Amino acid sequence: MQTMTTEEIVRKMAAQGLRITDQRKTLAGLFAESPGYRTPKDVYEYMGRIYSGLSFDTVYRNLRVMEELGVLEQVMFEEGVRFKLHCREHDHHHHLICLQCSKTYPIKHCPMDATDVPDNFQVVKHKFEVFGYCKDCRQDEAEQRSV
Amino acid sequence: MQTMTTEEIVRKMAAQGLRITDQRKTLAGLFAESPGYRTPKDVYEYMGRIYSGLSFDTVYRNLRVMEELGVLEQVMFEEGVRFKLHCREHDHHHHLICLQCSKTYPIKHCPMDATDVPDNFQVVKHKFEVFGYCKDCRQDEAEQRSV
DNA sequence: GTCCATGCAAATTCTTTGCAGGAAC
DNA sequence: GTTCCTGCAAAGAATTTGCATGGAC
Repeated sequence: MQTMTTEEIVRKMAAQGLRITDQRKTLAGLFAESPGYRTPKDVYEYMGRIYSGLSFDTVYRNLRVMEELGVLEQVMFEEGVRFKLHCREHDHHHHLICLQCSKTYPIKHCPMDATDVPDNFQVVKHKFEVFGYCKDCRQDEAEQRSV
Repeated sequence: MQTMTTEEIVRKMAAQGLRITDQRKTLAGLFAESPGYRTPKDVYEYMGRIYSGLSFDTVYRNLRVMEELGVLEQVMFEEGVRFKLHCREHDHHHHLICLQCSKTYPIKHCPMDATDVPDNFQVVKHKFEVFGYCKDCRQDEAEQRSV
């Protein structure tokens, strides 16, 4: 996989003039390890276990900063915003996303290759995501339900 | 195109036991005419021009009701939630969406056909959307910018 | 020592709910 | 007449901002 290491993330943040605090190091580590999308609340709870007296707005601010910096990417789900490590651009791909654990798996195929766009439409960007359950979260056919 | 008429929408709402108020008739008409996605605020402003003393929460409530009923569909954009007429299911397709006027154009091709999903991943749903500028909103190459 | 990051508090924005009067059926 | 719809107000939730202190450099 083409994920960044904690050190690479920290280095990238430092290169942009950000101060490397413990909290930011931990955040970098969290996302370097995270195989999927995380909600701000998720992240806050995780961080809260490590830092007592942590404030939500600081977590939020850091997520925003890391997003603006291009380290994280933000995606809107029905239930709200989520963050994950930004995939490298030179390797364009899409994702299978697990509805249970929100882990992601790359899809090499890009639908734009096979999409017939009328030439009077000027394409700017596209979004392709597949949702379901991964092998670990897979449910019995019987108890399976749509979301 | 396979959009519903105002009458069909009204009939569908009535069939579900909803009372047909002026406001709901207007809403039905608005979405029957709307070629694209609309924000709740959009809708509220439009309705507000017709009904003085209109309250935002009623608009919201009606959008929700119409969504639960299957008349509208809700989509999360980066900027927030939007609504549009629900496309008929028997004719599965995707959309080109104009970033300017938010008008939509159907894409027949469904990327799932060409996507190689590992068989230990249980697919539940997928999302494929293409954003850009339609022929009416198309911008000069010079002043064109990514969003 | 300087300037940024943090926590605290509060402001905004978005969305939802309770309630009483009025409208649809 | 009964039940649902509406507007008003207010509650919740999600997100953002101002400010003083402490920490990174």
